[in-house]
Amino acid sequence: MDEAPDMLGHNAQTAIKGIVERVLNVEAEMDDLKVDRKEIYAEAKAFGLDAKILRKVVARERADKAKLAEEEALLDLYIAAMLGLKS
Amino acid sequence: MDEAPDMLGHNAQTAIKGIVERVLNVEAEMDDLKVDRKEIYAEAKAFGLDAKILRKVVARERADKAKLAEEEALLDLYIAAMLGLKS
Amino acid sequence: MDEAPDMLGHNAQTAIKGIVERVLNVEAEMDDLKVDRKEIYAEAKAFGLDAKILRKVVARERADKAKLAEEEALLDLYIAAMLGLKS
Amino acid sequence: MDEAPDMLGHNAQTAIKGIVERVLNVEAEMDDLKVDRKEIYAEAKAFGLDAKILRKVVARERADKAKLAEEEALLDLYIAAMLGLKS
DNA sequence: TCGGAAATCAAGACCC
DNA sequence: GGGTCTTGATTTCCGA
Repeated sequence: MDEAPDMLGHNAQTAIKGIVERVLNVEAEMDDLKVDRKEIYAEAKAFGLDAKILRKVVARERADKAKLAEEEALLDLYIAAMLGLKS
Repeated sequence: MDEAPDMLGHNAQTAIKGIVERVLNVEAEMDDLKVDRKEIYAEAKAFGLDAKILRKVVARERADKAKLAEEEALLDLYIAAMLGLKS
Repeated sequence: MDEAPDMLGHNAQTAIKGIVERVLNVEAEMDDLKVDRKEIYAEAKAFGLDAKILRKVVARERADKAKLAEEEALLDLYIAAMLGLKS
Repeated sequence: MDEAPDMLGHNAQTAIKGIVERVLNVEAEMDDLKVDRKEIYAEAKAFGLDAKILRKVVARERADKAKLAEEEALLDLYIAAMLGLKS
C-alpha cells in the first residue's frame, strides 16, 4: 500500500506530496498553539481562576471583535455604495 | 461565583486580563493558520486535486505519527509494569 | 420553544413519552454493560494483571478493527475519485 | 510486535487473552446500543422533535431515578440502623 | 441555499 | 479531587 500508483503523473505526485507536507506543517503549528493555550489555562487554574469562566470570557471577547469587524465591513460597504451613487 | 464581580482584588483582575489577552493572541494565530490551511486546500483544488482525499491522506499521516508516539508510551508502560513486578 | 408545554398535541406528547422511555431503556442496558466491564477489570486485577495496560490493549484492538473499516472507506473513496476522473 | 513475549506464563497469557476478549465483546454490545440510541433520536427528529431537548429530558429522568435509588438506599440504611439498635 | 458530513471544541464521566 | 479520556455540541465545509 505504500508504493505510489504510477498512473498519476509526476506533476500530480509532486503536487500532492507538497500539499500534504505543507498542511502537516501548518497543523503542527496549530498543535503547538493548542499546547500553549492549554498551558495558559493551566496557569490560570493554578492561580485560582476558573478556566470554564475564562473560556466564556474569551469567547465573548472574540464574538465582540468579530462583530466589530463585521460592522467595519458593513461601513465600508455603505461608503462604497455612497461613493458609487456620486459617479 | 458567590461574590460580586467588583469584589475581585486588583491582582485577580490583572491576572484575568492578562490571561484573556494571551489566549486571544494565541487563538488569533490559530485563526491565521486555519486560513493558511484553507488556502492550501483551495490551491490544491485549483490544481485539480480532490481536497476530500487529501484530507484523508493528511489525517492518515498524522495518525501514523501519533501512533509512533503511542508506541513509545506503551513501551514505557510495559517497562514500568515489569519493574513493578520485581518489587 | 415558542409555545407553552401544554400546547403540545396528544400525539406529540405520546411520541415524546415513548422516545424518552426507549432511550432510558437503552441507557439502562448500557449501564449494565459498564458494570460488567468494570467487574471484568476487577477480576483481572485480582488475578494480578495490570488494568491500565489491559485497557491499552483493548483500545489497540478496537483501533485496529476501526482501521480496517477505514481502509475500506478510503478504498471506496479512491475508486470514486478514479471513476470521477473518467467523466 | 505481534509475537507473544514468552516470559509471561501460559496462565497469564490465557487469562489476558480471555479478559481482552470479554471486554471487547462487552464494548461491542455497547456500540450496538449507541447505534440504537442514535437511531431513536433520528426517528424523533424525523417526527419533528428537538433531539437536544429530548436529551435534556432523558438526563433529568435519569437524575431523578438515581435520586430515588439513593433515597431508597438511605432508607435501607436507616432501617438497618434501627434494627441494629434493637438487638 | 440547504442539508448532511466532518472537524473542532467544550463538557461530563471515569479512574486513580 | 485531579487528570485523563470519552462523549456530546457546535461550527464548518462540501455537494446537491
